[in-house]
Amino acid sequence: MDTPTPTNTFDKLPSEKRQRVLEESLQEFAEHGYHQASINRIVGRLGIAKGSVFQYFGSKEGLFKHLFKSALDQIKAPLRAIRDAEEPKDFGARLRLIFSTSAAFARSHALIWRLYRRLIHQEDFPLRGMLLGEVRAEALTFFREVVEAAQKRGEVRLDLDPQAAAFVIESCLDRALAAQDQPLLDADFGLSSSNEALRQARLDALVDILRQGLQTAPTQGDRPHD
Amino acid sequence: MDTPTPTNTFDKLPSEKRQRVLEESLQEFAEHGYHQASINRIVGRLGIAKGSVFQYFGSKEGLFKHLFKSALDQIKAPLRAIRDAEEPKDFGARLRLIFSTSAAFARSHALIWRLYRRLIHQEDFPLRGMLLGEVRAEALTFFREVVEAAQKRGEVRLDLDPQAAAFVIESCLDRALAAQDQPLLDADFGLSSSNEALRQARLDALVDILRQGLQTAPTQGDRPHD
Amino acid sequence: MDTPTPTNTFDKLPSEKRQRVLEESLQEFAEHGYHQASINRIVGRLGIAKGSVFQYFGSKEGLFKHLFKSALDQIKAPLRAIRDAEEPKDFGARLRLIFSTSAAFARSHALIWRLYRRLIHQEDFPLRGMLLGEVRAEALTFFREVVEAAQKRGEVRLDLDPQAAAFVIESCLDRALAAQDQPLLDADFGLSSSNEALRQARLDALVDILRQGLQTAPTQGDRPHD
Amino acid sequence: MDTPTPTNTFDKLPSEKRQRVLEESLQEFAEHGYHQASINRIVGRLGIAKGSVFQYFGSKEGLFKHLFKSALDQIKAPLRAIRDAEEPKDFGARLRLIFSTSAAFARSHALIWRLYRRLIHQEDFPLRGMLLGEVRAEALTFFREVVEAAQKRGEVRLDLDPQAAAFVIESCLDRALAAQDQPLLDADFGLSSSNEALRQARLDALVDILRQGLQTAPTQGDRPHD
DNA sequence: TATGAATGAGTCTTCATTCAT
DNA sequence: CATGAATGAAGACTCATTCAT
Repeated sequence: MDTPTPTNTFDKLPSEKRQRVLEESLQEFAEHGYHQASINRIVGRLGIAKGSVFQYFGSKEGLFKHLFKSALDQIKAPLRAIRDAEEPKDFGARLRLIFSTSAAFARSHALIWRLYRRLIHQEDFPLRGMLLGEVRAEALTFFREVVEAAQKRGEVRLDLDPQAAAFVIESCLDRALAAQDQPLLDADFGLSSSNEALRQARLDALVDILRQGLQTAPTQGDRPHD
Repeated sequence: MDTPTPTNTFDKLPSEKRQRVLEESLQEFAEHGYHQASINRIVGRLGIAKGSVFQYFGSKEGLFKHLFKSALDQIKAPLRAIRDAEEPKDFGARLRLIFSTSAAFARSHALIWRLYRRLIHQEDFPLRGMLLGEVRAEALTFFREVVEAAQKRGEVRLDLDPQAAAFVIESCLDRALAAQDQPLLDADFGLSSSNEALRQARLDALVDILRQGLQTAPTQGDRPHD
Repeated sequence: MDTPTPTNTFDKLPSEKRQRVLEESLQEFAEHGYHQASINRIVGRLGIAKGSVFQYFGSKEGLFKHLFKSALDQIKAPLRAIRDAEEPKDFGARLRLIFSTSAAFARSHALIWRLYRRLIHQEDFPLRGMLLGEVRAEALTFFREVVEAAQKRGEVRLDLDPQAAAFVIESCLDRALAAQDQPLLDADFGLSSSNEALRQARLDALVDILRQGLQTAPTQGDRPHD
Repeated sequence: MDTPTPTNTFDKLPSEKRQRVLEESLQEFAEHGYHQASINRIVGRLGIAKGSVFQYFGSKEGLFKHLFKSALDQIKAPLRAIRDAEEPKDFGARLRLIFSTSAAFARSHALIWRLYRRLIHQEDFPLRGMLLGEVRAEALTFFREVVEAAQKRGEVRLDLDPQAAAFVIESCLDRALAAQDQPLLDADFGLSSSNEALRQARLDALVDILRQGLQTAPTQGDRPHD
């Protein structure tokens, strides 16, 4: 019931079939969420026997777990590439790059992102703690490190709590990615527009606010008047 | 299909019972989402017959709709009170007040907030468009107005797009409220701590970032060229 | 459970209300048949309390029984009028008159006729035996008498079994009335047409066949060659 | 919605089981009509799980459709045999043969016939239009052709509308078959008697009337004037 | 007497899971 | 190892009937 079997049947499948199984499952889980996803529909689209899914993964939960981990694997490399990319000179440019690259990536992997958002915001996924724990720790750590690095270079205020900064950045990015996938959340802001230039401008506007803040001048005298 | 009767059955119930029904339903929908919510469980907890729910609301969807609208009604008054409150002198104080009041309110109405978050982030709620449309328009308008007012008073940069500002503020607040309800999302930041002072400090840190931004000094000539 | 009560509540109602109750019930039973008829819908349309129906009639079955008997009462007078009408000189004219009058009557009382057809052809009506027994006996007797009278006058073959004749006449009339109410049964014959002259012509064609038969000449020599 | 699979589950069952399923279902639908038929009862009698029926047919409607079509298939061959049989010399003999063969057939397939009558006379069957359309068109065409053939041979009056003739013949046959299955409709005429000779005599009496008509001699100048 | 809230058995339907082939 | 038929618990929903008010 836990691990499908020592000798994992699924892994021995021709990789083409393996891929199709995961793709259709991703489609189903992303579209319907965990409980509402139907193995009937998945095997229907795949044209394979229902029993096979259980042979491969033991249970619906097993399928989901495998699927999610495999999706993470697909994502990790590109995301790490973003992280480890040649750092642009300044923090602002870096942030802009992160936002636009993430947005492009989320567009090209819409289903994975949708599934990820479901996992974040829906409490009744199995293994949610385990799966989410890993991912979020990594994401928040990443943003924190970006901020800390910028602090070391003197580009970001030293009195800033890097954790708080990471929290704000991630909130904003996450919502932006959601909005670009869901017009209802976009609410005419423009992130779900099909006009790429407009989307880019909106992302820049968000980054700009994160960088410069909302206020004209600090209230407490902790930044010099110019 | 068969409207229960012109004069709604549920409205005529003793208010004590009415309240219990709504409470248990809210509990169920907040905990499980729409599809996974079980009317069997609801009536089980209530100790009433399953048929009654259908006499009251006609369908699961009817129950959900009624429930959500009634939740909105409960929320609206306090939120409007926040909005229309004696405005603090400056924008920063106002933002801090909004965050802390919202957080307090979301704590005392955790289930409503949980349900609202599901509605926002889960795509398969019935009536989602309708319900969400109403609410989000109001929320975003509110934040935009707050920003615009501050711009008029010269407290917020005039070159700022109020819509973008509202987007950032709402993303951040929404995620903060989620985090305080769900340790997994908090990831040790402190918003889900039971220590009220700590929570307040964290909220202030977020607001501070929104106000002042991340960077030490605005760099002005760094817009991307490619 | 059997008889609603000695002092029948329903009979004491203002006749206007009584009528409405029966009309709406007729509508419902005619449209949906016995089991599929819904007391919910009936009281919904009537705007009265569901309990009232049970106070008046004790049960769904009681309502149906009362309804059907009352429908019969409404029908009987006009049908008897047809029966006892000034007899036209010859049998053919009489038959034509019966067909056309019945058709006109069935058109103006479509619901009753529909209900009657359901009772005839559907086996799962309560009290079917009792209700149907009465009616059909009367109808067949009527046709038999018409035939016998014509035989006495020498207009109809004496070697004819009046019962068989009545059977044929009734089959044909019944189907014609059904066809005029249901295009699917009419199958382009013309009885469900909105053109009255056409309908009349079709009825006449049927009567003509009943009178004269299908064959050009008797095969067995039992009718004179002319 | 989810077609059980391209290759229909039910068709692959051992034919013995397939047969039992169809028999019990036919029994249920014939006895109770579509809406009142209970899948619970069917599976109860079959001793199989409720889910199986839905695996086989997808829905109650699917079961009914399959059942009806399979019943038609059973019927068609023998009925076509009747139609295409070596034609007896004269029209009267042919009609008698059709009536007696149909009656025999309806006796040995009482349930199918009962179901067919329900479909004809009950308006709330799913797919009624489709199913009925097919069957009735064929039946009426058949009778019309029989009449027309007889007209060509000079055995039937040429002034006769073949459609009207087909209508009368079918009305009469349909009612006769109903009567032999339901004593209530027979009303002591004898078609439901267990005495085969009597039944045959009654059928012959009906055919005789169709052939020769009711009247002693055709009256030719009595068309209605008003 | 009229009301209509409460009931609960019954409806069709879905689905993850098992297991003999 | 793949298959897909069988399962049965659970789902939403309907409805005639009862009974306290």
